[in-house]
Amino acid sequence: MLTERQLLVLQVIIDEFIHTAQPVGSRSISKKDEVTFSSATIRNEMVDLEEMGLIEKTHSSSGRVPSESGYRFYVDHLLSPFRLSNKEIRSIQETFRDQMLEFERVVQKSAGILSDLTNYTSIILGPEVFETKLKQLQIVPLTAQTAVAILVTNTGHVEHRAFNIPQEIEANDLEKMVNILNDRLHGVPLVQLHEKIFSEVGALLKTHTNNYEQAFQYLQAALLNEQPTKLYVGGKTNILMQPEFKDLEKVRSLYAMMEKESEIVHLLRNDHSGIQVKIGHENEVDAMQDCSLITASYALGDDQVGTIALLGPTRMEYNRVIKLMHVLSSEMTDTFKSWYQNE
Amino acid sequence: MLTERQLLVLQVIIDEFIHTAQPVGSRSISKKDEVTFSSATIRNEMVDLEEMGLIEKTHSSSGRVPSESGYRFYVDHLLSPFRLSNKEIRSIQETFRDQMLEFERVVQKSAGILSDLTNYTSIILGPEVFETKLKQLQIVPLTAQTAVAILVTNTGHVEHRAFNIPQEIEANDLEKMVNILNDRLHGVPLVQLHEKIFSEVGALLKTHTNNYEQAFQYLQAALLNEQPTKLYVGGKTNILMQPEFKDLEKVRSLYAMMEKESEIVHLLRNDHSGIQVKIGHENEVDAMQDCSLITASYALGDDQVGTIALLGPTRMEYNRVIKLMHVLSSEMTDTFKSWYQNE
DNA sequence: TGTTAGCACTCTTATCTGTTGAGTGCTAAA
DNA sequence: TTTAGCACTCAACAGATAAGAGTGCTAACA
Repeated sequence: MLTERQLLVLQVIIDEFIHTAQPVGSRSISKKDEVTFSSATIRNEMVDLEEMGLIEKTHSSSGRVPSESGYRFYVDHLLSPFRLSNKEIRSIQETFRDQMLEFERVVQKSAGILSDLTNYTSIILGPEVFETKLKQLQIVPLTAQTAVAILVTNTGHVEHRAFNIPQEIEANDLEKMVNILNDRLHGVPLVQLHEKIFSEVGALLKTHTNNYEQAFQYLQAALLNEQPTKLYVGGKTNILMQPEFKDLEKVRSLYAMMEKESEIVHLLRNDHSGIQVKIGHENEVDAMQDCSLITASYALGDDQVGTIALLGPTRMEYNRVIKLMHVLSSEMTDTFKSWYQNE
Repeated sequence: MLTERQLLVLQVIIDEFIHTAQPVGSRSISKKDEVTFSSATIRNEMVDLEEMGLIEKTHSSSGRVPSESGYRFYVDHLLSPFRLSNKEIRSIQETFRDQMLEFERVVQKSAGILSDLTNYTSIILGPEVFETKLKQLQIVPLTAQTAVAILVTNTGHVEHRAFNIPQEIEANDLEKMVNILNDRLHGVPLVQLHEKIFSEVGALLKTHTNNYEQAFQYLQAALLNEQPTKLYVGGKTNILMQPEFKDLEKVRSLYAMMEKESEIVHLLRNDHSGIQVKIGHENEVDAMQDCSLITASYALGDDQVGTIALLGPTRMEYNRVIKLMHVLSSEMTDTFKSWYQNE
């Protein structure tokens, strides 16, 4: 168990290191107002803190640096409540003030403001598609041989894909088909679309249209091979500003990791409903061993949940950042809620 | 005027430097097969080349490095025709083999393949919107208060925007309005849309719908404040691999520049129809003084022209890259052409 | 007259050395 | 239990030295 004084020393070390990125010496601690005892006393306490694994030396006569367990302890027990400045609050409110009615817009803006306010890299995950429902399907002919298929969901999301109309199919057939599909599939969650089409609509289509197989195959290719959950990233280059990344090799491997979207998605999915902090090696990925990842979730409608995340060095302004994520995730949730309350 | 031998020496120096990124000494030149004379002779020639400003020393006893004028001369007079490897040709062909019918897809893929094959950063500019024409307008209601407006162009491009339906407007009116707009505006170039609406359609709308002003205002807000030309970037992080950018400060300023989209657009617009090479200071932007920018144009339909560009260090594999850009721009042009030939 | 061998010279790079200063750990006194 | 004091450690910096790559110049050669 830690004494009051040890807690204080640990707190000062971490706070200081977070701001300066330099090892903290006993003397500089003793100069703080809230510290009343001498540097020698602090040195003794530091030996104890080091034995407990909460702080480390970079070399035998250096000041102390928080260890990963140190940060973990800090996040779990020492986090002082943080007040955002008026300016910060205002800039968030302004972002959400103007009417945004598409999911993508909201998320894009949120990622932007989050990375701007923190100088870290923000990543936002769209909700899992489970609950996104089909609103309408539409075919717009472009030329004699080509057309665009457009799919609108209840979240205001628009998916589109141009495709070739095979010679054998008449525009007429296509239109009929779309009418049937719209009639039968309205409100069907996207994930069930595939299955539903085969089980319920297939037979019906077959009887009403010629060349059903082929036309349908094309339509399907056009619309259903959608990418999985989309990723929105903000402030990718902010990482370059952090002194811990003056080593290009680290930057490279981090960027390389961020290219692998599927890995990121897997990494971020936050099933806990609150805010989650993963420090250094708690992230299993190699390239992130010097990073912390903070995730929070937002709600879209009743069941759909997405994740907002922030990637920075382990030396992160945890209290400020956590507060920000809190505010942002609830702003997002509120915005989305307002879309559905009187649907 | 340069002698044959000086040309050879210059060629070898630049070729060598492009591959090793190290200053080239007289001895290493003399060891080349195609060089039959001694290092002392080469030294004499190098003095002359240096006087002409084509090569430079990094310090008083170093090997030589091409100067910007050296590269310029090289590009203008010494470029050996380059044969792409089968592998490269195949990977380009494969990219263009599968049916791609949307402008965005083609461009995205092209940017990807270009940066992958070169390890530089590729930037592709969409065509100026002058000639993109409206194909169809569509409104899909989401809830009682909201709807998505969708605009499809003849290039298969789909623009969409969700908006609030003001209380006073009936769905009925909105539908009528869209019908009128579709009827009257089909085939109108997007840039003229604004003007056309006011001059020709406004009056008509007014007589047929209630609350014309307001409904229209909303629709307009939803669709017409489109972003200008869009930018597609590939291989942004390739820059980190280049030895000339081991200095983080350079990387930062380059990335900072790339964020300013409008500047990039202005920089890239290539009105010359061929391939254009801008070396180092020929690019007026500060952050690009160590970079070369190669631009080529592609055609979309009859008049519309876009630009593909490649950004790398001045020490660039000019012959390979230029060949690649050539192939790619004509692949793109061909692809687009096939959309229009029997429209 | 053009070419080349030879040599002195220059400058970078790496390694080693000594110095400085920040910071620690330990001891002994308060 | 706390603190002052002191010896010790180590990183960072500045010279010093040596090795190596490469040049410019000169004089001899074809």
